Amino acid sequence: MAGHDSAPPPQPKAAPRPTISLPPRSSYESLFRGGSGGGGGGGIADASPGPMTLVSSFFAEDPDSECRSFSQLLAGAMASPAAAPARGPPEAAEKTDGGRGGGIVRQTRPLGLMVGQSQSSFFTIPAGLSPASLLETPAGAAFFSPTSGHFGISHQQALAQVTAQASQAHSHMHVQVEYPSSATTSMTQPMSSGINMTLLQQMPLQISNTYHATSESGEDSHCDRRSQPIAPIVDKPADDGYNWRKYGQKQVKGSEYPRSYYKCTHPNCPVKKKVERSLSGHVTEIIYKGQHNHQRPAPRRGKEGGPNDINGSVDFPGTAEAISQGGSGNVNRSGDTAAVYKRERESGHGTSEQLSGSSDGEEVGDTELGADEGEGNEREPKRRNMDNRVAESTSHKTVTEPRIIVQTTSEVDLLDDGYRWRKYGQKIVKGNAYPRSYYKCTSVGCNVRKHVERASNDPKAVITTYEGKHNHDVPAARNNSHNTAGPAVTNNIHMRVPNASSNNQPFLMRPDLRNNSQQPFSVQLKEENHT
DNA sequence: AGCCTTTGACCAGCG
DNA sequence: TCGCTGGTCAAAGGC
Repeated sequence: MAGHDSAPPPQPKAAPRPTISLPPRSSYESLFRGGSGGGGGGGIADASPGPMTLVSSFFAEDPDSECRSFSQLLAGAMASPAAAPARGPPEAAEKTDGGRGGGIVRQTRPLGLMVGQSQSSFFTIPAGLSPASLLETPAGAAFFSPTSGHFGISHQQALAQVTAQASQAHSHMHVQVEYPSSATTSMTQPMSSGINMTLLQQMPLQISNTYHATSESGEDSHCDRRSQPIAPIVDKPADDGYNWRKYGQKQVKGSEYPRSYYKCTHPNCPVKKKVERSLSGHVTEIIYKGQHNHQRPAPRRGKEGGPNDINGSVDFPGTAEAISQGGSGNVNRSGDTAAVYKRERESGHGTSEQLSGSSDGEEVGDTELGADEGEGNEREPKRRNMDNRVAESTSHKTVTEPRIIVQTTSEVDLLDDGYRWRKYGQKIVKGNAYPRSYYKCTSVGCNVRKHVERASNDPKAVITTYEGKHNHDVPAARNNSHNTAGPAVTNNIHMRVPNASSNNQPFLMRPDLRNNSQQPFSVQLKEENHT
């Protein structure tokens, strides 16, 4: 009876809301559960050559065989017949204008998984465009080539996806960031974004661990997920340093996930976040909306330590700050910012993720602020290498130069992600002065490969692409304390995505989806020298 | 006492 | 116009 007849209408819905492009559960399932016998759902039989096989076949064998960029190779993999089936029809990607979203790309299939689970790449990179070059390429073409046609996702989106995944080959968390599209218009305002994966490694282990206890393997986890006798794991999706009050929960159609609504408890703070969970209690997605107009509350002492404590905190979405608020102190409320942090831990590996600017959330904001503050809607686009902000959408008004900055603070070297790698190839890619290097996991029987590429315009930026999933645990730590939660730790991801010229293209980040058995390839962008 | 969660109902946008 | 759906409200209860 809590009807609120008398309740004043909530804050006027400003601008087009960011649309959450969450593929129907079925899609996920078909992919993730598809596993063996996946049957019609497009699932991939385990027996079939894995995505790795396909992709690898294009470049791993002989990286020098031909002058192709990694991207091309990937594209080639996608084009392979084997990949086709899983890829689904072009319309798999549709644009959800939705009227609400204002042109947000919806992928009816989890792109990320397309690669891993279904043997097809989840994105198409224009031929000749290497991952690195992607970073430097105006993402003008908002959508990938129709010819290769797959998903209507922009470079940024693709990159974002990849990047998010990048955080770790075994990350089960999905990072998704959507910027509200500019319903109104032309993008004159810069949009910067960044994703700090600092906490990827620090993710709420309690969750993952718990799950781990009941799920032996990633392969099985996704299949048995529902039956897992897992008690709700956490009451809060994560501690991002802010205080939230839940004000609603709802079962969203098309998803078995109950969605919870939270508001920042800070007086007058408009930030809200939506959290979706699986029935088992797993947080599957977190969407931030709005920007905090206040400083992050003092770190809560006790179990988690400071919000940005690189070494130990588990501030999951410090992201809120990073993304939605773009940093403390930024009071730009001209528009909404929505960020979605999607996290998957279905396979049992815990992951943590933080989309926060840098090792220091506050600093993040400040840094960004320096560039964006007072910009109103007409700041001249500017690129900043070390933009710490995770994801900042200047608003629904205008966005000129979307930037995705993914950065973590771990000092671990990319190659030292806990696994052992053997370099088996290196190649100079056209357009990139730096060689690309190929690594292979040295573990017997493990086909995981890693490809490291540097952005030509920024040697500091490194893109690491993982393919496949390790079929073994992280080798005994050699001295690495960063990988307790899982492999492929993403460190210092730093990615910039130039403007999507076109458009009102919202920034969408959708890393792989339900991870699990097969890890799709992932890309890491690392800022090696960030001091 | 204060804060947060739960939960049923209401409201608004959209097709 | 109507139904659907997502988002929000606010009372009640718990901690």
